[in-house]
Amino acid sequence: MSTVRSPRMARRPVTRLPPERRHDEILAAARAVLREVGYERLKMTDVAERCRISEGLVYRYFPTKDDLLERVCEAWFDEILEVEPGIAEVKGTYERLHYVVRWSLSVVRAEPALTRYILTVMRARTDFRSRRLFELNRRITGVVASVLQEAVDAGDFGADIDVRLLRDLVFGALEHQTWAYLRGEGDFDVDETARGITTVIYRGMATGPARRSCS
Amino acid sequence: MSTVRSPRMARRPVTRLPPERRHDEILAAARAVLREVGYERLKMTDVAERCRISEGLVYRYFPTKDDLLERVCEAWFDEILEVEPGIAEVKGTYERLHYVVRWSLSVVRAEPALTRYILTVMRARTDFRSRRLFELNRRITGVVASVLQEAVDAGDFGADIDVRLLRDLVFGALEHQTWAYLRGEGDFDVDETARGITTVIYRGMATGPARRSCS
Amino acid sequence: MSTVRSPRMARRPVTRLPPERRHDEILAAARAVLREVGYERLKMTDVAERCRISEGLVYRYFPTKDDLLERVCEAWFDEILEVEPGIAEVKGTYERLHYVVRWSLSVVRAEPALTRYILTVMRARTDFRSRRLFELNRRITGVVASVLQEAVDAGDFGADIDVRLLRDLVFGALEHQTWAYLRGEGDFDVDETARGITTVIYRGMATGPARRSCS
Amino acid sequence: MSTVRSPRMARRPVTRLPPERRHDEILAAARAVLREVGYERLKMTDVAERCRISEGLVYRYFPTKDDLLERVCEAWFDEILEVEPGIAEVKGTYERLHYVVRWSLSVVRAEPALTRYILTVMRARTDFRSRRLFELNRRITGVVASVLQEAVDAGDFGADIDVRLLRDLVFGALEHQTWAYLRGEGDFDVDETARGITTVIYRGMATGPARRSCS
DNA sequence: CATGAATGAGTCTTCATTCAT
DNA sequence: CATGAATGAAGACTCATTCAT
Repeated sequence: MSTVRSPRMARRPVTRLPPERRHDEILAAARAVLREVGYERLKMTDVAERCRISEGLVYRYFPTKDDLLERVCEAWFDEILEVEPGIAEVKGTYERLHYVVRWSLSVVRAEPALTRYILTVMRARTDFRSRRLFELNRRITGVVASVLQEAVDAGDFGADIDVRLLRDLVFGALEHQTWAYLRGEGDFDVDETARGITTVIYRGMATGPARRSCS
Repeated sequence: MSTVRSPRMARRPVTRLPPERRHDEILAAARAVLREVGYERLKMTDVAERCRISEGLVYRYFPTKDDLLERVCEAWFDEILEVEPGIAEVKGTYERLHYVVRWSLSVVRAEPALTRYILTVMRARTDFRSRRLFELNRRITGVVASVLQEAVDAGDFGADIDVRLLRDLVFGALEHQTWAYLRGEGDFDVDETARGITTVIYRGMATGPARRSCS
Repeated sequence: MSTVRSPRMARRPVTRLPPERRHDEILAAARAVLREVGYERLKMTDVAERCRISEGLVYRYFPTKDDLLERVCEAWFDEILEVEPGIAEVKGTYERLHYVVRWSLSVVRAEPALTRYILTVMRARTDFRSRRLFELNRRITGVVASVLQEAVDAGDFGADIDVRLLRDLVFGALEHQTWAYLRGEGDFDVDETARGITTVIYRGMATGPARRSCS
Repeated sequence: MSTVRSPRMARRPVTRLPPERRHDEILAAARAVLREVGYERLKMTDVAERCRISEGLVYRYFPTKDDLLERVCEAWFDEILEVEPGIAEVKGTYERLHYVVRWSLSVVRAEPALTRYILTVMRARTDFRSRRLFELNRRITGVVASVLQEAVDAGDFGADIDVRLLRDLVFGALEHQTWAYLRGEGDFDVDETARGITTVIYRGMATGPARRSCS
């Protein structure tokens, strides 16, 4: 009951940082660890060690391990959306589609561990749909969806096409094409894969005889 | 399930079983537990309890927990392939495609926990490709792939189509369409979903003006 | 309360206060927190937050958590003794006894958390008797004891009565009657309880046939 | 995710015990540790060490620390009730009352740490009333209560006496008289204390001029 | 004087795996 | 063969207290 604690002995030299900064550092460290060992073996200790910080401090910023990892993903998604690419300047349905598919693939390519974490752990959570991460994810897939919608609106794709389904098709293919990579079984070529997916979708959906013939 | 039965319980009567039989019983028990609690909470104790067997005996048959779970998946895949459906009797590219998509969906629908386990844990393993499970998985997706190949061969689909990519498209869409279900967020309609996926693929790929117009 | 405020919050403006004032403010805050969450969950952070002060400053005034809590109790006791009631004006053994029992009960009623803290934590300390708190407690129970002593002196209670024992009887009964309340299991009526205890004691102790018959 | 664990190295010689036996041993060890260090500093490790057992095994028998300690108390209460004393053979209200008070005091005297634990921690629990321990406690205080009730029924105590209140008086006094001891501040004499309490109660309650005059 | 970031020693708890009987 | 008691290595999380700024 008496909760008095004995004082500390020697201690490593303490480095003080403004909270904002520390917060981001922990986030970065967690991301790095996640990248290196994968989420299955990520330990809070490792994250702390990474920033040369005590475990307790990590908990000061992030209440639980799950929360930390979720924040890592959110930060990554925020980053992705921030660097929102120059889609505005790309013209033509095929090119626009190709652009966003390529963009999505390069995101995966850049962070396989995070992708894998989201694909396996986060997405499997029962409350996934109610989290900010889900919303962010929507925003990302939404970029692709809106390109598809434009294609329908412009009459390039059949008017009766279910855009949601088409979007799932794109991302499903994207996932399948990258799983080997996510598993660490070798690389994939962003350009080539993007070209492949785009072509199939485009050829499949495009109306009229004017279908662009692709490589 | 996880009710750690206090060790004060009466000793269960020893039942001797032929090895083959016991092996299968354990497999069945593990599968049942996996189905009920999900792999995150599956404990070896629970599996043992399920067949009214000691933990030690489980280890006599399966060296580790991971191994056991892998065998469970293999057994499931074997079963799926055994019950190989009457695809032979279905005629017409569209119908054949619809048939195998529907079949795949019903497999997922019947065993969400196993599907989820494979999609998240097994598939993420770095040595996935070298395992029998990978091979079995290929055989399953191969059923779909061969239907697609036939369509190309028959000239129903464009000759320049990448069948592997198309297969990934199908399974990717399938996964995306079922994740909510796998997460436990509600059901999906096998027929409707199969129809949707098939239609998009078929419409997208079919050559000539003779494209079947679908509901 | 325990909402560990994330360290990202804006820095609070520094307010300088005369030491005496700050000391009392911290005491008041600790008392408030104790009242709200109970001692098991009282955290130094919460106390600091309460007076919009840093943890470090709390430690400038009180060396340890235990010390702080002890001071809180002392301050409370001081307060109780200060507000020493108009016992002087009450006449008659029964009435005087009733008066002090009622007074004691209302003290408990007003501060269940503090009472509970003293009854459980403080009183259990091995060095309790050597603390000022013990002395203060004596002074409080002493008020009752002196009323009892007067009764003996006045011949209203038997001359051979052990006043200390009687005092323990009174406070023991008081404690037992209030535990449910202290545990948070519902209220008790100060008047009724006081009447009950007083009556039993009085009837039990009063000499002669002239015993007051009570409600 | 992969949950395979590496095998153990050297290990201390394992001692196997029938569960019933082990269960009791842990209970006894916990009780001993409680006695020695007090509940505030009782650690599961210590309990395990005491029986030369791993911590994990303790958890096999008792799901949590709180549960273990509660079982310790229950076992103690069971024991107390089992050794139910020869009250049946004692005659006369005063003697019977003295007998049970003495019995209660010797229980406290024998296990100060447990008494203290119950008085402080257990009793303060909000769900105390719904636990078996509460029921057992009732049974114990009930022994005293029934002696008091008999006294009322026999006309030895006034018919208008509130037996529940009287019981609280007895136990309250008992608690107050023993707190110093529980705190470890010195011993108390069971006989003398029992005599004192009994006398006050008896003298206070007994009807008629025939009141037994006591030492 | 004030701040609050930083520390780190605990504690509890879980469970795959082993091995004495 | 069978049992299930026993192990022990992790790992998550808490919070009183310190001290650089």
